[in-house]
Amino acid sequence: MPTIYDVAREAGVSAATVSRVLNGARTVDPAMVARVLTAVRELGYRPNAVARNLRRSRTTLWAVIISDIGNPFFTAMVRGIEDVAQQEGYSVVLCNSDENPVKEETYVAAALSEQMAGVIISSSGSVKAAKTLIESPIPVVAVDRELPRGDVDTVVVDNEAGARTAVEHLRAAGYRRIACIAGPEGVSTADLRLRGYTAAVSTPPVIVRTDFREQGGYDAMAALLSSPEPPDAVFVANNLMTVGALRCLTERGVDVPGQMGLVGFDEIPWADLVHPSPTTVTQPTYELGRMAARLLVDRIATPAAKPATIVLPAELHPRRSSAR
Amino acid sequence: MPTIYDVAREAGVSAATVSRVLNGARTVDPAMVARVLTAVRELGYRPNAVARNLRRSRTTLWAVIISDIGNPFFTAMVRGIEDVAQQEGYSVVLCNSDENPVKEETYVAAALSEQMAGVIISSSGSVKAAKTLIESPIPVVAVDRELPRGDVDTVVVDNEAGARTAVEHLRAAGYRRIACIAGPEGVSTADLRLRGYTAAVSTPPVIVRTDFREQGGYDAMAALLSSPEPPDAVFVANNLMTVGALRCLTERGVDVPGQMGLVGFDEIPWADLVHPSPTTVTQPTYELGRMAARLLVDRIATPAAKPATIVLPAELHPRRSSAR
DNA sequence: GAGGTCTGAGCAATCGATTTCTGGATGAAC
DNA sequence: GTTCATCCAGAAATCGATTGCTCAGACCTC
Repeated sequence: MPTIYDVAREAGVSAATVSRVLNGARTVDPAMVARVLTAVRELGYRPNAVARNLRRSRTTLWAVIISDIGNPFFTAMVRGIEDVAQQEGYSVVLCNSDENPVKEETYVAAALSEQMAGVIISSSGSVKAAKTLIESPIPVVAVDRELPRGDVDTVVVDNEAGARTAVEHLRAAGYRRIACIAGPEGVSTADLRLRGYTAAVSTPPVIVRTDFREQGGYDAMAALLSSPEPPDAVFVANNLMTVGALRCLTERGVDVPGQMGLVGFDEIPWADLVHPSPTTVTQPTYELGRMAARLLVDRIATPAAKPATIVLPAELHPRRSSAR
Repeated sequence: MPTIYDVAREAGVSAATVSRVLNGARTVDPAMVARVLTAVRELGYRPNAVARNLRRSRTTLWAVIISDIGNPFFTAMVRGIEDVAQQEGYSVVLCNSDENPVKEETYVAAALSEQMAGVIISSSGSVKAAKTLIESPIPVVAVDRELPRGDVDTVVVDNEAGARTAVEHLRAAGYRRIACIAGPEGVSTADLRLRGYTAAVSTPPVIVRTDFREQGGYDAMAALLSSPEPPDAVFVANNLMTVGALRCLTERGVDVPGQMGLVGFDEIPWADLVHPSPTTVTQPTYELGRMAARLLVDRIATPAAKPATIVLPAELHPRRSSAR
C-alpha cells in the first residue's frame, strides 16, 4: 500500500502538502493540487486511517453494544442509529453481548482501547462495564435499557406505563387471573415492566422470571400451565418470550384467546401472520435508535453538557390473542 | 488517559519494559513485572490500540459486510462469524449495505483505510467494490453470495439444487403452473435460484423479478394473481419476499395450499406459528457464517494459498403451504 | 582469574499521518 | 531602495505503542 510519502515523491511535493490537499486546506497552489490529485489516482493511494487516528487522537467509529443480535427489536434500533451515523460521517461497530456481562465488559474495554468516538449501549446489567464507561472520557448513550447507576444520556420508552396498559387491556377484556412472564432481574426494562404489571393487576401477582429468550418464554408458559391454579391470561415482557409462550400454548392445544389471553411487550415481525396473532405493546424502535444517535452526536460536540433522558411512549396494538 | 510512558515513570522502568510485560515476553525480571503491573493497575492504564495497530500495521477487526441487517438470515450468519472471531481474538464490525452498491463501496473503502484484518462480504452486486477488494492486499471471504468476477474463498449453499428441489416438491404435490418470484439480477443467489427453477419447471416459466424485500414479494404476488392466467403455485426466492407473498395471499383470501401452493427459499423465524405455515428450503445459516470465518482465519495465516469454495446443502422443510 | 556466554533492560528508530513552526519569495507601502 | 506584511511550501515534531540493537553485569568454563 502506498503511503503519503510515495504520493509526495510522485508529485514532487512534500508530504505536508499532500496532507493539506487531501484535507481541503485552501492554502495550496491549484497547480500543485492538480499534481497531487493525479499522483493519488495513479498510485491508488488510500490514506491510512490508523495513522490519522493516532495523530488526531480520535476516530470515526461508534461502538453499539446490544444484547441480542437475533432479536429484531435490536436490529431495527440499530438501523435508526446507523442512518444517523452514516449521515454524520461515523461508522458503526456492532457488538453483540449475548446478555453476557463478561462479553459486555470485553466489548467496553475494546471500545476504550480502540479510542472509539462514542458508545451506545443497551446494558445487559454489568455494573462493572457501566462503571468503566462512566469513569472513562468516552461519550456514552444508554438506549432501551438504563445504564446501572449511570448518570448518562438515555433514551427509553415508558416501560412501566406500557406494561400497565397491557394489563389493563387484559382486565378490560374480562380476564381475571393475569400472570406475568418477566425478564431477568437487574435489567431495567425487565424490572420496570414487572413493576407496571404489579401496579395494574388486581389479584395477587403471579410472576415467573426468566431470560428474555424464546426458550425461556416457552418454559415459563409450561410452568404456568401446570400450576395448580393456572392463570387465564398472561402478560409477557418481551417479544422472543412471547413467541415461546405462543408456541407452548399452540403445542398444548390451549385456546387463545378463549382459554388464555395474551399480551406481549415489543413488536414481533409479521405478527399479523402469526396464529393466533398476538396483541403487543410496541415501541418506536427505529426512533429510539435515531434519538440515541442524535444524543451521541450532541454529546461528542459538547462533552460537558448535562445528561438528558428522553422517554418515548409505547403503544398497544390489539390483535387476536386478547380478544375474548 | 495515561500512556505507556506514564506507567514506565510510575514503575521506574522504561517504556520498552512495560510493553514487554504487557505482551507476555518472558525476558523480564519477576520483580519488575510486579512493579509494572501495580503501576498499570494504579493508573488504570489501557493500551492505546490505535498506536499499537499503527506500529504493527495490522488490526484485530474484521469487517462483515451484509446487505440487510433486518433479515434474520444474515443475523444468524453473523452469529456464526462472531463466535469464531471471538474465539480467535478478533472483533467484528458489522456493516449494513442495504443492497446499495454505493454504501457497499463506502464500507469497502473504510475497511481498507482502517487496515482491517479481513473482510467477509455478502455482495449486493457492486463490481467496483469487488474489484477494489480483489486488488487490495486484504484477505477476503465471500459468503452466501459469490463475489462478482472474484476468485476468492467462498462459502455458499447449493442454490440451484435447492431451487430444483423446491419446484420438484411442488410438482410432486400436483401443482402444474408454477411461477417464480425471483431476486435482483446480478446477485448470485438470485440468479442461481432462478436457474434451478427454470431447469425444474415443466411448463413455460413464469418469472417476476423483484428486490428480495417483503414489499417486493407482496407486489410480485399481487401481479401474479391479477395476470390473465394465474399460477397454481409459486416458488419464492427468499424469506422476506415469502412473507410478503403470504401476506398478499392472506389479504386476498386465496386458499393456501388449496388454490395456491407455495415454497420459499430461506428459513423464516417461527415459521411453524405463521398461518399458513410455509414450506421452506433452509440453509445451514449459522454454519455458513462459521465456515466463512474459518476460511478467513486460514487466509490470514497463509495469504498465498489457493482460494477454496465450500458448498453446503440446502434442505427442504415441508409444511402446510405446499400440502395439497 | 581471564575470556566467553547469557540474561535482561534501555535507547532509539519506526509505523504514516497531521500540524506547528520556519523561512523564502513576492508584492505593497513609504 | 528599504522595510514589512503576506502567502505558501517544506522541515520536523508529534501521536503512543513495538521492537531491533546495544551494552552492562552476572554467571560459567577452563
